[in-house]
Amino acid sequence: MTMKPMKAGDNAGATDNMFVDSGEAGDGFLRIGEMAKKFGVTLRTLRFYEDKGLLHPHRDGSTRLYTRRDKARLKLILLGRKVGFSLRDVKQMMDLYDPSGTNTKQLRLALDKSEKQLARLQKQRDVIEDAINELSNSMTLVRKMLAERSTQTNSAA
Amino acid sequence: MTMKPMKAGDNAGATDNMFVDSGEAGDGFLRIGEMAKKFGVTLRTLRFYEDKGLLHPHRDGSTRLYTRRDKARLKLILLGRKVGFSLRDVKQMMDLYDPSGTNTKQLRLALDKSEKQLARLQKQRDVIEDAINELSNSMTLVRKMLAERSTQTNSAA
DNA sequence: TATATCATTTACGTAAACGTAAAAGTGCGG
DNA sequence: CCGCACTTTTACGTTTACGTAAATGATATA
Repeated sequence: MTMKPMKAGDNAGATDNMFVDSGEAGDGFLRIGEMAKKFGVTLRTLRFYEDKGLLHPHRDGSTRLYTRRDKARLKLILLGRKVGFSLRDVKQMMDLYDPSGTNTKQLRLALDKSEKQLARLQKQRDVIEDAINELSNSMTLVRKMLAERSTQTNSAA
Repeated sequence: MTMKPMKAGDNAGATDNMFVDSGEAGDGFLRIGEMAKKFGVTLRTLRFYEDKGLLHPHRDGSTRLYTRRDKARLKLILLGRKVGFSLRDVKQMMDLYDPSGTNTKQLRLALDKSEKQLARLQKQRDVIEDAINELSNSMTLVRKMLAERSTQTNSAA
């Protein structure tokens, strides 16, 4: 018993910050089902991420074993997706991670991509606000039209 | 002079309002290329909309001729898409249009769908704002990390 | 051993709105 | 008659992030 068995109960909180991996290994190997539950994703998702080269769990025979590093990586992936990065982007950034260096290049790339993504998000927000406004206008108009109809003819069901 | 001939120069401005079709026919038949240019869509798009039952241009032999009604419909389609309706939704609403009635049902459906869509849009906006915030935070952190690295080691290119 | 649960791989399906050839017909100016 | 611009139809391709079988293997428990 070098470590506590890790009862599998800590949530995938957004405590950690993006692009920040801790490195180092512990024990708490998780199997795919536990991993999925822990992070609220499906098994399919985990296999898919692996297939795309975003995760590299160990293997016990054919069974996947997820380590502490994998958890960190998955956390990053999910955060990345939350802010709108594609998996390709996430991978590109993660692939630059080097536990032995300062990761300056990785950070620069991340920052660069982030700036662009931020711009995209802001544009999206504007578009949506536009849509909200136009839709609201239309709704007001439709309500008026309906009001006319109900005063003129009958008071339908 | 009941109406001005409408010289075919009016842009696809957002002047008209959603769900409001004028009906009635004029002259200015447009061919697909002109129609496309006028509304800033591709030929493929127009054919696609037709294929989906959203447009029903006349035909001169095999050549499509778009009338005033088609223009109105296209305007609605584009507005619908702008506010985030699917083409299926748009079609469903348009299919209820009856030039001879009060269109109460159409308006009710439109209003109903609009309310739901408005809710979706607002949710989306919130999600995006969230993303913007988290991304901004990460960026700040990364900038700090980069700053440390540049003060400690070299002043890279 | 039988059953149940979890796991594996392979691979096609999904959604939306078109893009993009491919191959051919139509009409007009020169 | 030529060539060019415009149009037609058909039909597969694109994108992203998985969903959803299907068939089989491994482990654990009763």
